[in-house]
Amino acid sequence: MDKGWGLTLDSGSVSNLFPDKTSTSSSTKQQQQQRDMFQFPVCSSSTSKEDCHGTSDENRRVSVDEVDFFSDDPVDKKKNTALTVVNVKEERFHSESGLGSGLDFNTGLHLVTGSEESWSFQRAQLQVELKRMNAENQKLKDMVSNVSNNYNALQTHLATLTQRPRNPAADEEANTAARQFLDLRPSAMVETDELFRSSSQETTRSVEKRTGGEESPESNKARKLNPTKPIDQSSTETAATMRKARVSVRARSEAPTISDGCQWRKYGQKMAKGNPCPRAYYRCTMAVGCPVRKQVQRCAEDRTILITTYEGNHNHPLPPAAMAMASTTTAAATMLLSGSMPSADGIMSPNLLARAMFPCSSMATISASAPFPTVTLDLTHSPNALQLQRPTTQLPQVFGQALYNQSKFSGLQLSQDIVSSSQLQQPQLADTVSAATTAIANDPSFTAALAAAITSIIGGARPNGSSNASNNNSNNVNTTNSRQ
DNA sequence: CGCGTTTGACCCGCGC
DNA sequence: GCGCGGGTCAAACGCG
Repeated sequence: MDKGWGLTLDSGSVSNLFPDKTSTSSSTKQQQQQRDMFQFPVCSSSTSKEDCHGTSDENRRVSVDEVDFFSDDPVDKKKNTALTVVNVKEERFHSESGLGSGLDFNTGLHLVTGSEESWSFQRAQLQVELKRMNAENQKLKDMVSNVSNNYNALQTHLATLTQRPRNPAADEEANTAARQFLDLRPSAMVETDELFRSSSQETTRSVEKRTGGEESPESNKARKLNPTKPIDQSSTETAATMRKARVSVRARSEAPTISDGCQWRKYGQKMAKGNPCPRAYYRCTMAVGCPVRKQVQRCAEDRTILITTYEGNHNHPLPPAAMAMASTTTAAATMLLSGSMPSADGIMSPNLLARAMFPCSSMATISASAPFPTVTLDLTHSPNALQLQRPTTQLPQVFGQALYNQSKFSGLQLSQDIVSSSQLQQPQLADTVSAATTAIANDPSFTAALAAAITSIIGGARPNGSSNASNNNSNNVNTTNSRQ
């Protein structure tokens, strides 16, 4: 009889590993003892045959100290039994029976075969599983490393921005291309809620009119007639360098507008040059004085595509539904601004940041050619996902949640958390999954879209693309020019 | 009657 | 300076 190495699982662990087989309330004491003494060979490739077969009368008892599973599914647990056991404690013990033992992975029951064939089978099985697990671990390490690098780059960049005093003179030396993205007041770096406010007198009037108390039409008219008079600090900035940041979302929709959770009021409509479809102008009405506006227009080339361009920052909290969309635009705008910031390392490429924040990178692009720096999120190529016959089209909320679940407000507003204190947090996988779960639960028709979205965020490093066959094609690079 | 939409007029920036 | 195009205003209108 062989006196080989054995693996003994604690009863508790066994119960966890095979709840469907071993964890019964009516288990007898004998069964308990059996579970306590699960044994099977655990010879590794580094273990000599002599050790395996035991030249001494010693067996090695290996108890499971900690078991960590990726899944709560008992089936998955069973699959990963030998793979996810970590911190295995080993101890020598003397075999009393001298019988070899085996663990049947199919049944989870203790095998007392003592046969060489049984042990060899178990060895081979374990080795295969071990190799698979190592490969999987390597993938996960790569993913974590990738995400960590992106996060560190962003954090470093933000730290540089917040520590570096804003100097108008220095700004003058900045790259002119980067200037197109600048929408900051030289001395007001921390006033992040102002980041996206337009310096144009027109917008300033609108903001002031709505937020700074009542203003008579007469005074407004007088102001219009006297455009050279500075309205406020922002209007003193040179118009050439102060641009309004925008986030454009392209999505397929039969509806006249997408449902982004906010309340809007239409205040104008115009025919834009080069597009037979009119452009509609909306203003946020969720709070008095909210300066956020959006433009909605169908794509001239493909009228099933609805282009929604957001501009401004909300001055009020938003419901979760609005938060999601707003978070997306905020993340995109963050990308825009971060990319524009001169740093110790020079100008950081906006599209590099786009790739950092959108791991799959193909869904977000930044245009520097437009008068307004514009981030475009193209969601039009997700297969069948967004071509919905619905009264309104909702966007995959996981984009925003995953990218910017820290935002307290939304729209294009950047919370001070994100800019001034370098607290841009790494997207939490749990949040992403949670958001996806919620969205799927609310609307099963979005399963495909959300799957693609989630995969694009958390599965960018997946080499075989097994679960996201369409993902890489679901979002296209688009360079937009907000002026048509 | 209140609210939202429509629509023509107006303002402004930009290019020529 | 002029014209063009984008953007906004506000009176008129429609709807519940």
